[in-house]
Amino acid sequence: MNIGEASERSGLPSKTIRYYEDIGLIRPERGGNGYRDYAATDVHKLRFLQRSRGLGFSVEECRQLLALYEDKDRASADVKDIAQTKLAEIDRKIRELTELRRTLEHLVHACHGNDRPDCPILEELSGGG
Amino acid sequence: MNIGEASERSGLPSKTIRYYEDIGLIRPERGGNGYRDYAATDVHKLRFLQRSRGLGFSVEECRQLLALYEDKDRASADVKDIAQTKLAEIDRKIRELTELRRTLEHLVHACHGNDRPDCPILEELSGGG
DNA sequence: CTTGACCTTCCAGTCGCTGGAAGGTGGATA
DNA sequence: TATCCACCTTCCAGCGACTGGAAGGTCAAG
Repeated sequence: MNIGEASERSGLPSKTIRYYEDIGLIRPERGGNGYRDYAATDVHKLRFLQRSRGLGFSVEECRQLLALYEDKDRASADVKDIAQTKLAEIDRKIRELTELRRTLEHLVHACHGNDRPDCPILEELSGGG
Repeated sequence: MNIGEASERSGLPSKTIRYYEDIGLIRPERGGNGYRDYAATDVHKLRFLQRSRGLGFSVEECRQLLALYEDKDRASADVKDIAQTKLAEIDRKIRELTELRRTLEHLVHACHGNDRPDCPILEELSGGG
């Protein structure tokens, strides 16, 4: 399929898909007309990239995650190593986000939301507490 | 005080502080030698920026918050709006991360790196969820 | 008076896109 | 067959939010 359909199916803009090809993440076939020709597996990878990027993994990390199922010659131990490292990272991200959430929620609840100028959000942010 | 001390006290790198000046966030005095001269209130604002950036506010949002902070006449509902939008974003990220964690853990347990031509895990990673 | 830590500006590079120009291709329609 | 228009191609520039480094000015201490 052409890049437009791959874009629709993966949820990634065509621009981004071409960029991912530039940096060597996905290499689709080319038709006789020079158009990129995406297979179903390519779309799977694009969808995966879309999701993991949206979750804050860097492109380099996504490259590793992709390698989990792309590189079939890898030893089981290596695969598990990478995956488990990523798992630990995910756990850390969740912890940090949860803490951030708690702080922010506290601030939102403490803020009057009316016209009073002594907004606790600003006070907390400025370090005064 | 010089930029180095302002950096230490605010927790922001000097480079970042100069950048914030470039984009018009903080405008310190200048000494006769051309050095930036930060007052206590400047450091206060820098700390404010450091904390709100750390909480995930974009620089533009920080600019708004700073404006609200400087102009006490504005309604704190504006601040609450920004914070609540951010809160929803954080919630979404946490949900998606949790989901990815589950998926990846499944991959770790199921994948032994031997040969996975078109295994269902790939389907789940790219299409699932 | 030299050393070295600080400060200045400016220019380039990073990451991960995103927009736009300039031009080729493909299928439907007049 | 010509035209249209949406789609595709490449390339180049710019964004946000820094970060690094060069080239040079300033200042206190030895």
